[in-house]
Amino acid sequence: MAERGRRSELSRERIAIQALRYLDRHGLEALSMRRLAGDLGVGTMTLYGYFRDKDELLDAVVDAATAERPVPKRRGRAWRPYLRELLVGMHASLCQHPGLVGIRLRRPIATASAFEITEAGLQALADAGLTDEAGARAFRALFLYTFGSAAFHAPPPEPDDGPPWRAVLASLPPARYPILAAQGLEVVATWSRAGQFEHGLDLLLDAIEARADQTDGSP
Amino acid sequence: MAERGRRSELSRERIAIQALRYLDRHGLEALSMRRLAGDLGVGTMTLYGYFRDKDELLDAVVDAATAERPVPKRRGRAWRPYLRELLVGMHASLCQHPGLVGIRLRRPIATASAFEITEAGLQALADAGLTDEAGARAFRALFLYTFGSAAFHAPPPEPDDGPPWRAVLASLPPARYPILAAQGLEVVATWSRAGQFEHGLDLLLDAIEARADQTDGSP
DNA sequence: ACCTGAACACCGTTCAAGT
DNA sequence: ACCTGAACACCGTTCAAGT
Repeated sequence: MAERGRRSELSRERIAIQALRYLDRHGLEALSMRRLAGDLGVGTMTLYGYFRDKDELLDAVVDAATAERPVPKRRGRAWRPYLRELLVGMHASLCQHPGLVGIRLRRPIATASAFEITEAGLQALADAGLTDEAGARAFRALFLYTFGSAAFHAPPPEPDDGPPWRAVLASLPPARYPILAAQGLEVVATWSRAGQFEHGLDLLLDAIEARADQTDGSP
Repeated sequence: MAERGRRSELSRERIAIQALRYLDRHGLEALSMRRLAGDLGVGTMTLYGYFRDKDELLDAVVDAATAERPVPKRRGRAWRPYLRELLVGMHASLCQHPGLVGIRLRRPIATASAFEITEAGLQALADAGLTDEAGARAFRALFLYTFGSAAFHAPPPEPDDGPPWRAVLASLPPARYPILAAQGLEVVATWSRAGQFEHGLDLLLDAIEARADQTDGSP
C-alpha cells in the first residue's frame, strides 16, 4: 500500500520548517515536542534522532526563518538607506513570526547566519565614517531597538475582549495623570499605528548621521 | 506549640514579593506554583485563594518590582536629564530582575502604576516642545529601546562554558565576514561593556532634542 | 472562611526495546 | 540504522473534601 510518504522525507530542515509553521499558527507556548511530532505523523521520540533537545530544535527554527529572508545586497546604495532596509527587514521578519522573539530572548542566537546582518550593518556604518567602536555601539542600539519594537508589536494571538487599555486609561485620576487621562487613547493608538517603528528608527539614524558628519570634520 | 508564623502573614503582597525573590534567584523558567508554595511553607492550592491563576500572580510580581523603585520626581530639572533618569532607572530595574522581561513580553502590562513612567515621560517631552503625537512616538521609541536593551543584557543564569560567541566568530570566513572575522571579539566586547545602554539612549535623546529645536523655530 | 490532597491533562527527556 | 512505547519527574489547574 502506498504510504502518505511524509516520514520518508524527514530531515532537520523539514522538521524546523514544520515547527516554524506550527509556531506561526499556534504560538510558542503551544509548541511541544509531542504536538510537533503528531503534526509530522511520527512518534515523539523520533525528533530526538534529529535534535539533541528542544533548544537545539528551536535554534534550527530561527535559522529556518533567517534563511527565508536573506540579508539584502548593498548594490551601491548609500549607507543610510541600506542600513534602514536591513533593520526594516529584520523587524518585518520578527513580526511575521512572533514566536521567534521569545526563542531569541531566552538565549541569544550566535550562528554564522545570524551574524550576516551584523556584518552588513557594521560595513555600512564604517562607510558612514564612524570609528570601529562607534559603529559597533550604533549597530547594537539599532538592533536592540528593532528587537524591542518587534517584542511589543502584537499581544500574540488574543485581542479577545476589546482594547485592554481602555478601562485602565479611563480610571486614571486626572490629578496624577493629566496627559494620559486626557489623551491616553490617542497616545496608545499612536503607538500601534503603522510607521511607529520607522519613526524611532529614523530618530536613531538621524543621530548616527549627525555624529558621522561631526567625525568627518566637514562643516 | 509556637508555629513558624509564616502562614499567618500570607497576603497577595507577601506572595508577590516572595515570587520576585524566587525569580531573581532561579529565573522565570524555574518559578512554578508548586515550588513557590513550598518556599512559603503552604500547600500549592493555597496560592489560588489569593490569585485566580499564575498570570495574575505574575502581574502582581511586576507591580511589586515597580513599587520597589518609584518613578523619580521632576524637581524642576530640565526635560532631557529628567527623561534620561527615567529610562536609566527602568533599565536598571529590568536588569536587576531579569525575569520581569519575560513576564512583560508575554503580555503587556497595563496597570495604573505601569503608566506612571509614561505620564512623566510624556510631560517631559511636552516641555521639550514636541507635539502630542511626536511626544507619544518619541517616548515609545525610548521605551522599546530600553526594553530591548534589558532583554539582551544577560544570558540569564549560565555563562558556563566560556563566551559562547568565540568559536562561532573564529569560524567565520573572512571573505564573507571581513569586519567580524577581524574584529568580532572587540565588537562583542563593546556590546557588553558598561555604557552601551546609555550610548544608544543618548543617540535617541540627541535626535529628539534636534527635532524639538526645529519645532521651536529657534536658530 | 481558609486551606489542601488527589486527580486530570499535560510537559521534556531517558531508557530499553522493537524493526 | 532508524524509530518508538513506556516510564519518570515534572507542570497548571479543577474538584471535592477537610478544618
